[in-house]
Amino acid sequence: MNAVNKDVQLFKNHLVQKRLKLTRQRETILEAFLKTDHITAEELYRKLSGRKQGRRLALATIYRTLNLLCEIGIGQQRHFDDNKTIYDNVLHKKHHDHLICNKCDKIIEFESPAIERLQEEMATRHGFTLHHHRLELYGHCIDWENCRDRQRAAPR
Amino acid sequence: MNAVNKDVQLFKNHLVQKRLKLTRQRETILEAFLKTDHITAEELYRKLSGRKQGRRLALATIYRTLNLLCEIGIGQQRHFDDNKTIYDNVLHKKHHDHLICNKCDKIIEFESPAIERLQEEMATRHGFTLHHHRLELYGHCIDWENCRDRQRAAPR
DNA sequence: ATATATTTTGAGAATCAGAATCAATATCAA
DNA sequence: TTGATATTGATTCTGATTCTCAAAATATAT
Repeated sequence: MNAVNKDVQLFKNHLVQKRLKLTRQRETILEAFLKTDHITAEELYRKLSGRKQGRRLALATIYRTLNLLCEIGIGQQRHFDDNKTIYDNVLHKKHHDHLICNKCDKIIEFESPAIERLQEEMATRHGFTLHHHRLELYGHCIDWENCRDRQRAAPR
Repeated sequence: MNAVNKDVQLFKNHLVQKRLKLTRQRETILEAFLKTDHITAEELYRKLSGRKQGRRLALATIYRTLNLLCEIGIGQQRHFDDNKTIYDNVLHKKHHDHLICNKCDKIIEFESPAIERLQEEMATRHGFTLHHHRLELYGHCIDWENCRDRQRAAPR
């Protein structure tokens, strides 16, 4: 059993636990989601609508399933500068923050224990107990080899 | 001429520069905005709609003027966890990040050169040139004296 | 001050991502 | 196979914000 199948199994177990049903749509969406790193509902919809089989998924089903994945902990919603929710496949990731290229929309994940420490210190200094945080760094790739094309929808 | 009048003057100069007109509505909105620290369009609308004078401002005008203030640099849009745009009166502020109480919606501003330095370092390490960033710390006030009531609209 | 050109306003329609509704369909356990 | 329950797709709805456009206001030239 390879890694992906293991993940699918994990998902199925969750469904059983929650008394939810395993449907063709959920399998399709999960499978596609696991192959990506970050994706929007719209992008996933376009990707799955194109398939020959003629199996059309409703956008609403994509949203529902993606949100289900988030409940289960396989995905996490992100809200970067554009106003579309990006679903982050966090199945094999630990906590991380993001570096986003404004030119090509590349998303790089990083972690910085040093920054986290300073954040905690800041919170404490102001009498706060921290629940979560959001750190996003926006800029652009210096290295043009990897920053040529806009990956998401082009702006008008 | 006190500080606020000076700010109003600054605004008027900007209008002249941009060949825009000084209207009663713009004055009203500016004046109210300058008295706040952070506010949403909706909140400002409610605040200004309640006045006796019977002068009703359209919500659209609030949005337009608030956005104008942002263009001029007097305000800045923020997007925290709820999906309403918060307009930050930054007239006499320098760059800062935010600490937000999930319980009472209090917003505390802070700056941390140490964190900024680490962010730059992170960006460089990944071959990025930074344009801007977003750092928001969410949690709750420990000190209950100052964290009693929800300030913004209560969640349903 | 008056006319004229230009901008702004208010009211409501449009937009857009995402959630809700609901009848028809699919899944699953007995 | 049945029947209870969950899910789907199609569509409508929502809520924040922007857009449209005729009417009103402001600035500028006379």
